Amino acid sequence: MSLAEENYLKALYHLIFEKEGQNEARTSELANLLKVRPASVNDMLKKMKEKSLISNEKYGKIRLTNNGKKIAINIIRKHRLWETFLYEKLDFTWGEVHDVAEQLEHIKSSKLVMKLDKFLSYPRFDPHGDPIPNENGEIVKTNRVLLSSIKKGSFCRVVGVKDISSDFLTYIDDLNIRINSEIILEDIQEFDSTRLISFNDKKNRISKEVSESIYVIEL
Amino acid sequence: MSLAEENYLKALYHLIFEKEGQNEARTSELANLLKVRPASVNDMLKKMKEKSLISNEKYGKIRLTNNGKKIAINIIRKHRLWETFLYEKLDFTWGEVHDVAEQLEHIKSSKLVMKLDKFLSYPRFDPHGDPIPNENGEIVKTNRVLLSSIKKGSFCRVVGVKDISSDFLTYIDDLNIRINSEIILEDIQEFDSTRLISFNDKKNRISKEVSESIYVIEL
DNA sequence: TAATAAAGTTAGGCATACCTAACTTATTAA
DNA sequence: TTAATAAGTTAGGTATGCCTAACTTTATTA
Repeated sequence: MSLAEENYLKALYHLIFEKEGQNEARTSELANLLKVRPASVNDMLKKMKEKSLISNEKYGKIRLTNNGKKIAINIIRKHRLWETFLYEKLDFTWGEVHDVAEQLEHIKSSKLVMKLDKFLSYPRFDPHGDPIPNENGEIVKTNRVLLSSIKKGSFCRVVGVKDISSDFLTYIDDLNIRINSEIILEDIQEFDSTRLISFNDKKNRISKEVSESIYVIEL
Repeated sequence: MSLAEENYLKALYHLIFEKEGQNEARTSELANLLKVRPASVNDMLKKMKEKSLISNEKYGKIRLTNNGKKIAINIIRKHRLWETFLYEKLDFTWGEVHDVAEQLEHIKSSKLVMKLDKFLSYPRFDPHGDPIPNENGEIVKTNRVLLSSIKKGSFCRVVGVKDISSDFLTYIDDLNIRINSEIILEDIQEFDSTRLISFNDKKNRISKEVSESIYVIEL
């Protein structure tokens, strides 16, 4: 399995299984996500189809086979374990872990994954609150929702973020919003959907966009 | 810097600076070490020369430039830090660490190297007793010698191994020989140079070959 | 429904890093 | 000192994974 193929599998997994209202992917979406041209995607899809990693028909939508899905989940498992390692053990910030984990996820050694998992005490979520698949590829389902969907007056706990870009994470870090922050949604502005939130006895105003990138569970 | 180039640089460093009685490398040696054909080595050397990583003349010997050497040492630093991590933190055996470190050494993140070094408390030797270059590429010089060069009756401490193959390491592991084992060289057989050694009140016989793969310092 | 726009495909090319086969230079041995 | 062997080089080829440009199919909308 080449590095490129692994990246295609991972991208396909994200598009197919982690985007609501969608359970297949398209050539152009993949091209976008992987920052390559649609023609390149086509080349690769042909190879992956021959290896039975995906299924698709000409001009049609792309699906992962069971085998392709299994491999994708394993890469995501490695990615999230490494992120946890970088964050928990090496004191990386949550904005820094992703790019390095993008490299580390491709290291081939099942013993390494096993040992790393143990070393980290079998973590179930990565630093962004995303679930870490277990050895069998099983992923815990959470009832997390976006902060933007929460009603005025609700009390909730931050359990993850949707946007893992360094920019976004630094921004909400500055607002002191972390995993496990407990927030009261005080008010929602009528005209621009700005949220007034309070936690630790401090009040803050966050935009609609920010509230759409933070996962919470209601308490 | 591509993965292949990094491997060439590392191989060149080992040939040029870690083989006694030699301070340059040859095409065929490189081909041997990297398990590729001499023609392939030639292709790559051409590219590396253009990048001023090496210097060589047609049909001549190969040297590393200062820049090439610096990069090679950095890769070796990463390799040995990762080996130490795998051994100390993840409970890999010393025979298992090398192959995984061969992959990990190519991860590109200076912050990662820095943090890893700190996490491991700035180790100076890897699990095989090889020195870990510091951030500036400086390598501690030790006065270690091969066990085969030690005189009968001497008392010495194992500080490293020359052969890091899993086979060899498993073999001497079974003999309970470890880094820091303290050994008395009781006797050397005349006709086959077999060594009779004792440590922890146990006596063992080891071949000339084994004694040529173990580094010690005399006490 | 026909025209236009968007999405997807194909053909042909490029760089990397390998290869084999043929050839050249250097080394060794007769 | 020449002949044989070993080492190194060159030319031409391959697979991977990208690319552009031209073309085809599908989707949109006038």
